[in-house]
Amino acid sequence: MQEAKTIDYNEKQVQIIETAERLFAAKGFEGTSVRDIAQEAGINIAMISYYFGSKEKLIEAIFAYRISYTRLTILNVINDEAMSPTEKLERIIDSYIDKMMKNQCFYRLMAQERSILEVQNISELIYDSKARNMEMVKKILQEGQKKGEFRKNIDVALLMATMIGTSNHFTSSQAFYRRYNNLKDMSDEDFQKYLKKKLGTYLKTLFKSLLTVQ
Amino acid sequence: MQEAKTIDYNEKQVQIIETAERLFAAKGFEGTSVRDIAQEAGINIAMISYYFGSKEKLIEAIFAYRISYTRLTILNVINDEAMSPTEKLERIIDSYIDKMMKNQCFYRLMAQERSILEVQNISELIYDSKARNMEMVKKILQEGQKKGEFRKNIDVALLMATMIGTSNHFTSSQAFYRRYNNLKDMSDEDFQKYLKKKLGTYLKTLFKSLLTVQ
DNA sequence: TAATTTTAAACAAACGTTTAATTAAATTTA
DNA sequence: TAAATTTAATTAAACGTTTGTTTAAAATTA
Repeated sequence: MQEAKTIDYNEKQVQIIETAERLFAAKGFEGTSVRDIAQEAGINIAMISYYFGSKEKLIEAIFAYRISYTRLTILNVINDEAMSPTEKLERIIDSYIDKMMKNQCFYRLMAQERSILEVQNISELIYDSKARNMEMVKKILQEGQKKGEFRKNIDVALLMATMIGTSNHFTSSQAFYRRYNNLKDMSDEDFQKYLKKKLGTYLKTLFKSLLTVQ
Repeated sequence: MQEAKTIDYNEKQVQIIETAERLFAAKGFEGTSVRDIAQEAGINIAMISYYFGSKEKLIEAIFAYRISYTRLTILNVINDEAMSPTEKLERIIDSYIDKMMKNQCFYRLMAQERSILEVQNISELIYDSKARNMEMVKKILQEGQKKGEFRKNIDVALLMATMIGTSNHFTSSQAFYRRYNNLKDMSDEDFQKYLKKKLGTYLKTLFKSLLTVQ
């Protein structure tokens, strides 16, 4: 048995993690049994305890697994002298949307955990990652304000809530959106591309009109 | 036993509904047992089946109960000739935030159901309520565009996603916000007021800068 | 051979629901 | 009004399943 925090998972472990992630996202953590996971992943039930210790530790492993490789991208952007603050923010929006659309299951799972109050271990993981992202966006905002590009009195947490909240809500209710706008003839792939484009353009417009000094 | 759709619930039924709502919000639907609910509400387990038929039908009753009385407010606003489109939108923002802050448990529950894919009966309920709200906001937008007050090419669904998504994310991560901004000395009541004020001001600024024609 | 992985079976605990008996309330009858 | 009857509400106990986890043996790999 391996420690949940270790990020070196073997093939079988990754297979379990990704299957569990998909099922948890679709039916919720408590709504998914370890037997569901075992069957879907084509492994024996005991393997879950064997590799992860428990169902609880499995979901912690999922979060550690996804968060650890979600982190990097912002770091490169922030110190790029050639980019304006506006461009940096646009890059962050793009990369956030990209990650979210590619990992819809995981973001669904995060939204579930966020809405449930009684989760301790995972909250800690999310807190750190969130605080780190927040600090970086804050720096970009301050840089823009210093250059007279952005208006002042902007709450970073609210700005982040807009980016994350709008994106999450929009993708979570994509079934609604598709039905409401009669887009059922579009292929799944095209629809995803359509959502991504639409959301990206919108958020950039939104940020620009909110932040720009008139 | 009464039909779940009926809105005439007696005292005891309301007590069960409100207890269940609170527990579902805190621990999730599958994470809450009927025994939890019975104990917390101070009733016998069998009363849940007796009054609602099943745990599944109980959560449907919660949604019917809350949605039925959440509806009204927008209707009065839309046909008020004395209000400008901008004022109407501001009123909608205020009344949405007010409802959400007063019924945080229910909104938490809605967010949970939204993130879980496999819920049919409830999705239908939400769809109707959502489509209705969307149509009304659409009308206000069109009125504002006609009067030259609002810019064109605004997707109503995305605008709603911003209002709902930002609000939900912000309140869902209020624990984070409190910790991040060192506000733990503030009383719970004051903190809620603070959040409400902050969110309202922000969303109005956001809407105004996005919609206003420059 | 020794260590690791995989298996089927078993575990007790918890689950949602139902039962059948009892109490309380409402209605009807005298 | 009082008693009798019917309906509704409440209870503790039991139901069969399903739950997450463990076991000890078998198979595989090193």
